[in-house]
Amino acid sequence: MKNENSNTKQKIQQTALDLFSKRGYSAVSIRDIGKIVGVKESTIYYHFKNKQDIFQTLLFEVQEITSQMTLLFNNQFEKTISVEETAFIKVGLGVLEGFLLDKHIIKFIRMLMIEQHVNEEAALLYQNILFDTPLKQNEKVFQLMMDKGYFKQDDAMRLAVEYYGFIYFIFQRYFSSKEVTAQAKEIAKNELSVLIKRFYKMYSK
Amino acid sequence: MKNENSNTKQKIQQTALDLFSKRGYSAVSIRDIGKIVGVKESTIYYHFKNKQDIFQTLLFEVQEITSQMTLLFNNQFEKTISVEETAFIKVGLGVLEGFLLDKHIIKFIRMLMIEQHVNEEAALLYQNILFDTPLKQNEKVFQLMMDKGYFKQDDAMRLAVEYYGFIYFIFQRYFSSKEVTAQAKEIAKNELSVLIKRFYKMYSK
DNA sequence: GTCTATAAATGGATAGAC
DNA sequence: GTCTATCCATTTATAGAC
Repeated sequence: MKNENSNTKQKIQQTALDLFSKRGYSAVSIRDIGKIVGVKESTIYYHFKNKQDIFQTLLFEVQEITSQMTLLFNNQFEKTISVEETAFIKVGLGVLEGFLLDKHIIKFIRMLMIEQHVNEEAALLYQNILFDTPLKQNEKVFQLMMDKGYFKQDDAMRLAVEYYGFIYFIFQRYFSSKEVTAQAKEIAKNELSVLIKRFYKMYSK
Repeated sequence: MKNENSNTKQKIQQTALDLFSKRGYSAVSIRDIGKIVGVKESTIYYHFKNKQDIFQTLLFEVQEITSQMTLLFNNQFEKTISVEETAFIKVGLGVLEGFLLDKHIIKFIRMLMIEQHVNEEAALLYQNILFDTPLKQNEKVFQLMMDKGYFKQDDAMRLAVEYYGFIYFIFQRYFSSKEVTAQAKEIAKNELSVLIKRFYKMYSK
């Protein structure tokens, strides 16, 4: 294929993400990636400067995803906030299912989970995508809920930690290394529902 | 050194744990370990069958630690349970500081955190040491607290998930890759105190 | 844009001397 | 129990043909 707009580069990136998230950066060789994509190593070096360059490109993609999420959230959150318990639970389950367990995003998360111990930049991104950003977003939500009188006055950030803490814990417990099956999802969602329900009963007016 | 009871084997094990927990198994070479211990590769092969054998020995050590913790817990927990809020908080902080953040144990945890994605046995041990065992132990505690009338009647396992979920979340947030400094410990302990206090107020009689 | 060929380094592992 | 020497496989990376 002598196509300048070939999607080989994209395929390499995708495959690298897939393998890095399963085995970790250092256990994946350029040949491994090439074999799956169906090209020789030298082709990979045509598209990327070196192995680290592939990784850096993926880290850049994480940053973009995080920014997009924040933007989307900021533009939409006032509209979607609801007072009702069922809707409130749905939002929490949505974070788990629509974000953390998204087929693409979970690969980034797992890659960062492994590489945070080796790579400073990965550590910062992990902190950002899994703690700082969601906590800040939840803080905003709870502050708004209080301002609108739906929730009792309290420390919004504390509520955020408590609420998002549940989601993170369930996510780690059921999916830190296990496959995301429909069955596991059901168990996790049920468990999370119980926790969110209690939370809602406690803090809503 | 022609000492049959030399501690070289122990040093190799310790160094391997240290490096595996920082870089992950596949990024550590036998030569890396040898350099730090101060012996040649061949010496390492005298003490261990191969690289995987070192890892397996460490996994075995994790199992032993977990069993010991459970035994210790079962023998002692009735005596140490207290009704008072301050004592209750102290126990929770103790789990964080005395177990999860223990200099030796945190290395095992980090190693498992990385290798769970690659190694099935590591995944099981991670689940066991970080979820199943502590949740079961906490369930026992809360059941006892209820039976003694200190806590309101409720689902003990649900309380365990809620309570231990906080501890796990704080642990991951502040120490998943960061160094365990006195400062970070203070922040984490303060944050956890707030969460446990609320928990206590909610469920104690 | 992709291939073949190959350089150069590194890693796991073993044989045999001391 | 530890060392030197060595083997062989794998890996990153590059040069140059097509």
